[in-house]
Formats: sequence, C-alpha cells, structure tokens
Amino acid sequence: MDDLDLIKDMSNDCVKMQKKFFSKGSIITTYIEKRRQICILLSGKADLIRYDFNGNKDIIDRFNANDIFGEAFYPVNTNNELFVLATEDCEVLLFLYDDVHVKCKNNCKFHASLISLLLELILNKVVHQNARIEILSKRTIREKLLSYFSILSVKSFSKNITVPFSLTTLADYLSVDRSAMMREIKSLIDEGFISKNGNKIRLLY
Amino acid sequence: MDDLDLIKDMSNDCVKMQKKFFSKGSIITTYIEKRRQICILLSGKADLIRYDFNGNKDIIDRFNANDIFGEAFYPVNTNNELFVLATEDCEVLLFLYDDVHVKCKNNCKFHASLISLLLELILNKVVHQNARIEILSKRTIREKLLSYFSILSVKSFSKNITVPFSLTTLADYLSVDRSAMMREIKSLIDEGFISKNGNKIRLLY
DNA sequence: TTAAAATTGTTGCAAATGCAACAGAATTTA
DNA sequence: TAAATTCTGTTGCATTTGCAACAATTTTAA
Repeated sequence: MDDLDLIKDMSNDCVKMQKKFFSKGSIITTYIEKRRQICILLSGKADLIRYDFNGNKDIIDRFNANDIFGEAFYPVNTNNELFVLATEDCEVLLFLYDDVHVKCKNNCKFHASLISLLLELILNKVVHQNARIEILSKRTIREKLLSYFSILSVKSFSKNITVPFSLTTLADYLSVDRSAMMREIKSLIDEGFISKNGNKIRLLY
Repeated sequence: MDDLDLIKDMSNDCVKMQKKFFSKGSIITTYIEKRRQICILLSGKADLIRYDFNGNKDIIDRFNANDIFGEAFYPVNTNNELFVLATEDCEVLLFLYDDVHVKCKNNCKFHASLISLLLELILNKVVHQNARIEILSKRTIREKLLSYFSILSVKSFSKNITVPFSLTTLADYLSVDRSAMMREIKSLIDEGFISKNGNKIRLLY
C-alpha cells in the first residue's frame, strides 16, 4: 500500500489534512452532522460508541489500523451522539470530504495519493460491511456462527481458524446473547460440526 | 449530481468503460472473483441473487437507480455464485476498478468525473450499509422496526412515514419472519406507539 | 376482464433466544 | 504478587421468534 506509506510520512504540508496523536482513553472525534469528516486510523485501535437512552454503552463499531471512519459514513442521527474513543494510543489522519474530493488548488502532492488511497480504503470498508450484513441477515445463531466461520476459513484458505477477538466480543459482533451463543457452540461441537480449543476452531465439514 | 449527468451522456469514447442495456429478466453480471468489477445502475432496478444449498432463491441486496454494485464490493466467496438480475429494464455502466482508479492515459474526460462520482456513490453506499447494520444489530423485531422507522422519520423530517416497499420486502430487509413482524406491528399499534394505514405509518411518540 | 400471482392479516405451536445469575479461569492493573 | 477485572462456561426459565397453514384482499398479467 504505497499511497498509505506516503500519507504516513507526510509532514503537515497540506493545511486541509491534519495528522494527530491521541492517547488511550481520549476522544478522537464526535459525529457532528453535515461536516462530512473522514478519519484514517494510521495506527492503534478505537471504538465507535453511543450511550443509549438508558445510559448503556453501545459499541457500534471497532476500528483497527488502516480502517477509515467518520461522520461522513454515518446516517444523519439527531437523537444520539456518537463518538470515537481511542482504546489504544492512536495516530489519525483527519480531513473533510469536501476539502479533498476535488483537486487541491495548491496541487499538493498528497491529494492525488489521498484520493487513490481513499478509494482503496473505502472499498475495503464496503467489503467488510457486506460480510457483516450477510452474517447479521442470518436468522439463527447457528447460521451466524457458521457464516462467520466460513468467511474466516475462505480468507485464510484453511479449515483451522482463529477468532481474532474474545468470545464476548464475537457475540457482540454477531449481535446475539453471549450465553446463547456459547450454548450453540457447544451444540456444534456435540454434533460434530466443529472442534474448539480456546478461540481456535476447526471446521469438520 | 453533475458528474452523473456527464457519465450518463457519455458516448462510448473510453474503451475502459461500457454502457449497456439489459432488459427485464436478464442477468447483468455474475460475481467472479479477482476481477474487481464495478457497476453503476443508471436507471432501472436489479436484485443481487444467490441460490442457497437447498436451491432457495436468496435476495441478498436490491439496487435502484444511482446504486453502485459489483464483485469489487463483495467478500471472496468460493462456495456460492452471486449474480445480479434485472427486475426492470436497466441501463448500466460497467468497468474494472483497476482500470479507472488511476489516471487515464488518454486523459479521457470521463475519468476525472468518474473518480469523483465513484467516491460520492460509494460514500452513499457506506452510509446506507451503516444504517442497515445498525438495524440488523438490534436484538428484537420491535427494536428493528422502531430503528427502521426512526431512520425514515429523521430522513423525511416527519413523524409520518411511508415504507417504500411491501411489508413482505420489509420483513426481508429486517431479516425477520414476516408473520412475526406483522404480529409485532399489531402490538405496536395496540400499545399506542404507532398507527398504520397500508404502508403509511405515523409515529405517536 | 378474468385468471393468476402476490400481498396482507391472522393463529397455534414448537423451537430458539435472551435474560439473570453464578462459579471458576485467565488476564490485567495497582 | 495480590487484588481487581474481564472472560469463559453453564443452567433454568420466560419470552420471542420462526414455521406452517389458511383466508381475504390487492395487484399484475394474459
């Protein structure tokens, strides 16, 4: 990913883009309407958070290095405020969509790279979202699990897969009750569809 | 959307892009890996279809005018073949991502417009997908319905909303059983949360 | 304009799921 | 290294959901 390297090395030549550092626990941005802000996470991890009307913390999305996020990607949302919290130290590139999608007047060398990078990163985002939608569309926990495992398996060219986060987080990702998911995993093992050791899973079909 | 108009009027100058017509019932494209094909639906309607292992027809996604789709947006998927079926007469712009994301060597006037349009359309797509994910993440049918209604309501600045497709399709979109959804709608009416006339819904809270 | 197809509305019942609660293991933090 | 926190694994129970099936209505196509 050449463009990304160029962007990462950027000394702050272009006034339209900011590279900022956020320490763990700090807020990277809030989703304020009509700004069309875009953020590229160069390093670290962050969560998209909302407090629902009961005051419960909802983790809407999780971001890793090379993920792209921002209010530009989110539907208008007057009721609840969304914000992005750094769960590790983060390095972030911030800019407004409308400032960069047209050719830079200064002919800044980063703009061409940025547009190209932007397309690439958004394309990745859409692919991941489609995978997520496909999984969430399944009606039962079993189908969701198998669908998720299948995607991991195809991606890694192997029947042996590793769930890249805790089972608690997996339940959140599949949007199901954790205990019900554990029960279903147990059934899948008992019925011989999978075997499991920690978060390493082997598909037996 | 100026770029879109320019693209629509395009006479086939650029060999890298094709504008094609598809009559109702014909197949626009199949999702073949590693091609990174992108399609822009200029007019008409189409469905993204898969036949599952039982031979049941699954409608994975539905596309309208100005929607963008293609295998470039979809996770690798060796098992089942996906294809896009024109459910009305369609006018489609087809190209390969790798052919257009770099500057056209011929300096073709459509390329600049296309990149700009592409970003805009993909941004829309991501926003819609995020809305969909947010809805699908809700645990109960009631929450899914209210979440969906809320998004429609915010978008139209009104408590009176119109579901833009049949209730059968809505159940598909929310990924729930239709009869269970009808039951839940009835409960929402009985409990005074909404009133309903056909597919016109009024939010009473 | 009639026949066919799709949509809406409804119900009983079985199965799946969420919820609450708890104990033990593993991991992180002070 | 001790204490606190998070994660895993499990269960009973109430609720929600999907499934199957049917009639009535509306829409579409011949």
